[in-house]
Amino acid sequence: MSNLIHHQPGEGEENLHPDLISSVNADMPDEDLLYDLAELFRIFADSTRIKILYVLFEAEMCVCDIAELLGMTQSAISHQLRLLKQSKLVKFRRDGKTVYYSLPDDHVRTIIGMGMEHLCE
Amino acid sequence: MSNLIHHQPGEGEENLHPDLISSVNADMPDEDLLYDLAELFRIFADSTRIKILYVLFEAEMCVCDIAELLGMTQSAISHQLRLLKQSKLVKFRRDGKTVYYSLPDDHVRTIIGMGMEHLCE
DNA sequence: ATAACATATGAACAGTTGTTCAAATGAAAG
DNA sequence: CTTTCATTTGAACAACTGTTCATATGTTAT
Repeated sequence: MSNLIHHQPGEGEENLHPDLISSVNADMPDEDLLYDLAELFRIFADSTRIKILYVLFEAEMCVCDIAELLGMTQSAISHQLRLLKQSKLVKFRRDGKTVYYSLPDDHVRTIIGMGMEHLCE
Repeated sequence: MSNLIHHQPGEGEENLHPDLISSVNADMPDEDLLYDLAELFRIFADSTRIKILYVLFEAEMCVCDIAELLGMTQSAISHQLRLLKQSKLVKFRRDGKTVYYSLPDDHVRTIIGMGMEHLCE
């Protein structure tokens, strides 16, 4: 059912129902938050980054290992890890020359799982 | 703890642990599915589309209403609704000249909720 | 038929993105 | 110190994305 008083028979040009406008404006997050949310999903919107996350599901791993597993250059992986790092989707620790990356919590797994669920139904 | 036999003291250049390579390859979805997953997240990776989805949280709505609520042209909204439609994130019905869009299930709400949860913690 | 309205679509444009290449940084060992 | 290895970074480039504008499609009413 629509809450609109729009496009009903016998009526000319109408505006939206005022209550609906209020509801939408009340529930719509701030512009900045919406932008950040889009930016977060943009991180998941690349199959290379998703592959990196899938690899990290298995174990903590260093940059050159990820590169080797995915058959890509270490530079490309490092660039993508930077984005993942900035969005706090991976954490890292340094051990000598090597930097180990891993998943900070189960958030990533849950979000990717949601996406898979939508795709596979 | 790392499952790697890589970079251990006294060893030269090493490869990844074979068991780990097997695990990664076994759990990594097919290339096509990973691409589709990235494509799905790409749909959420734009604040205009997120706004449209938020508006549809409130009620079924036609294109010109969404355009008016968001202060954007009807053409821009229609282009974005096409992408949302293709990804089955919105459904629609025609009633005379008007096309009403709505959310098919709670999937969208859940996915956006997951994103918000990650942002706001 | 024509007119009016809602929506959809195609081309074009500026802005953004992912990879490559080359070079820089950081850390351990000789 | 210099060398070596792992990683990071910046510039450049092709590929892609979102909006605008103009136009087309589809529906209803006259």
